[in-house]
Amino acid sequence: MRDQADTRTRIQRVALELFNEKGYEATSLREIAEELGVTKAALYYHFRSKDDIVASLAEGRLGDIQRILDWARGQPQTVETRREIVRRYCDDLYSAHRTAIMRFFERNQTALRDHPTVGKNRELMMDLVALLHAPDASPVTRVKSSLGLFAVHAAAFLPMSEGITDEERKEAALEVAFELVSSE
Amino acid sequence: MRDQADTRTRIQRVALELFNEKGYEATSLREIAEELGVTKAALYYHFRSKDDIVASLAEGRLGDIQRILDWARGQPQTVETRREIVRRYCDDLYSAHRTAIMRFFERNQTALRDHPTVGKNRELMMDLVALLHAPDASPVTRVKSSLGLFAVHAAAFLPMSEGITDEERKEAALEVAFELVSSE
DNA sequence: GTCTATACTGCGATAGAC
DNA sequence: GTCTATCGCAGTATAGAC
Repeated sequence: MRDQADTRTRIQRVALELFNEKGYEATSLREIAEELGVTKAALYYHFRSKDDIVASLAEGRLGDIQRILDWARGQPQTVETRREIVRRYCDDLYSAHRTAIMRFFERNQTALRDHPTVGKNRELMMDLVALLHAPDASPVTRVKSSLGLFAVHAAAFLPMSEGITDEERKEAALEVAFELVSSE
Repeated sequence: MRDQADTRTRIQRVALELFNEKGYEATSLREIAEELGVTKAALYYHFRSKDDIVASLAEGRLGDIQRILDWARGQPQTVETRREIVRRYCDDLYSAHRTAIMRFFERNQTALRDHPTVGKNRELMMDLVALLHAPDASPVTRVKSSLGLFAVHAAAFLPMSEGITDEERKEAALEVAFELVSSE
């Protein structure tokens, strides 16, 4: 039991690392197995396919968004609630264990196009965006509030030349996002 | 001559279409050839490799950014100049023939990770971002101005549930971006 | 739970005829 | 300029021993 959980976790960790390093399609199961010092066949004991590894990686992330949705739906639709949505989304994003998985989805959208978890993710994101503006908001306001959420998203992966800390990125992103979701 | 140019162009068009539809790695030269009604070998007459097709696609896009850079470097570093940079960037992005190629680079970052044109693109983008804020700007201001350029970018590919027109996206993105590059 | 061995498929790329 | 034919390799996945 213990061994199984450990090996499964190790596979996930190494797979994610390699997916981010070289891209999803470009990473073969042979490479993952080699890095772990096992054989390809061993991977197939823990996961039914390469896609199944992705699905397992996505679980936590989907749970994050769902949790925010569940909370938000019990709140009044105010500017304060919208800001709190953004804050929670941002905190999830910058939590140590989510950054890598987020980058993976961010950078491999097309490769994962037909993967069921990606559709689910997209769906949840759109639900979340819908909560960031008044139901009768103008198109421009709707786009703006979407950009608020994506600013948080983007800031985490922005290529920046000089030494800017994660804290500074986060601060700037939140400032921008708060502004963008605050129109009445 | 005429035939050669035409076939080359047709290959580029079909390749880009399929790359966007299924992802770069997942699109084989066989599929591209089939779609065109020729064989794989024929492609190799026009392009030395799969990577070479990508390089040919990137040219116009790199030219766009370089053109903005060249112009901006002859201008005073004012807020007005920064806004004009954003405006030009936005116009390029929304021009009919660039949307597909932009989406391609946007969605296949990891797969194209080691491709030389991507490094070049990244480099030009960072040069452009550097022109969007004062040289002595604070880290938060630097992140914000980056987000301005990114907003224009993101708005073009934002998944939106309801019917929002390209014009509305563009308008909202420009409004946001202008605000973000306007701090003194 | 992990191994060896292997089946099968499709890839990018090349050689050489026409 | 496009073809047929083929090379060498790597991919995912499975069967069955231990």
